[in-house]
Amino acid sequence: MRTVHHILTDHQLRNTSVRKEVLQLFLNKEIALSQPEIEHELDDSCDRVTIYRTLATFLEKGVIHKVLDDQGAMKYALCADTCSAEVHQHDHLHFKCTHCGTTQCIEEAIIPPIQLPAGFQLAELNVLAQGTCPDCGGGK
Amino acid sequence: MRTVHHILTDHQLRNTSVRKEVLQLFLNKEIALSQPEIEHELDDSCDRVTIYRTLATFLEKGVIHKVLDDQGAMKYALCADTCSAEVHQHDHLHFKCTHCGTTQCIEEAIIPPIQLPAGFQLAELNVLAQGTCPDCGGGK
DNA sequence: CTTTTTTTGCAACAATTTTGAAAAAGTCAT
DNA sequence: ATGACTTTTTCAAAATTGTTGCAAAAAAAG
Repeated sequence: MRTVHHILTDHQLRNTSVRKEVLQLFLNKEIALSQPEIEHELDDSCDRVTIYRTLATFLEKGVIHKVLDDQGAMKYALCADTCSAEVHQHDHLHFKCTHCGTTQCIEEAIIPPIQLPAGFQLAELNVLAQGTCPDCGGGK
Repeated sequence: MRTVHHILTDHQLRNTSVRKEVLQLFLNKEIALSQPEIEHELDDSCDRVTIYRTLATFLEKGVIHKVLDDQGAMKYALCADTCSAEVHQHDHLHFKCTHCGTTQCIEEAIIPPIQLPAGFQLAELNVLAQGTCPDCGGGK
């Protein structure tokens, strides 16, 4: 099982209270979060600047990855266990529900290889799918 | 041929100097631009606020579309001739070169249909491919 | 050329993100 | 555990980014 402590030490990060809180939030929520959302969830218990720097550190060390958003607000989500500062494996897509606004990683959806014109070297692919999620679409 | 004047009147927009300048920029550059980039390119000849409003108007009328970026700064690119305020056709992908930083629309690349888990209703799909473009990758 | 409507620019504001430096907390070797 | 050392957090301040209201300017229509 992936404990907060475990993940931090695995990525050569100190076990500080803020990092543990932020990381636990990602583990609990299982959705992509933006800085303002994290700040709100943590009940303003720590400084805004600290969250910015924590996210930057997590990004750098491969604990989280960026999730695109159509509103400009950058979001972040937990990486798989296999990710590190050097290696990233992110071929899954992100689904944003236009109704409830949450974004989640969909590992199940396979993204077929895309053929690019000659000369383009593909390094990373980000897919943002938008529509209604099961929670919001089922009731209608 | 698509002239600036033409495009504006086609979308029921007045032919003002700022709109013509901004639109001309998109036609010349053929890459996705952000508000700060536009402001800089226009040599601060017009107000920041005007650019924001111009982009908002263009978006609304279907002249340009949003292009996702991994840096949080929203970018915009010209729509196809067929787009209008009502109808949008955007199944192409965007390629951002990690070397030169430019983002361009790749109309040629076909995005295969993606199978989502049950319950997810897909409405829109945004694909951001990153890597090196022909201009930057060829020399290495 | 005059009237009407829309757009632009300015000023002020609000929100978001970044930077520098001192205080606080974590780590490690005694 | 204690102290020395390193990293992280916090606070204050600034730089960026995006919004709003209103008067002046510009475009379209007659």
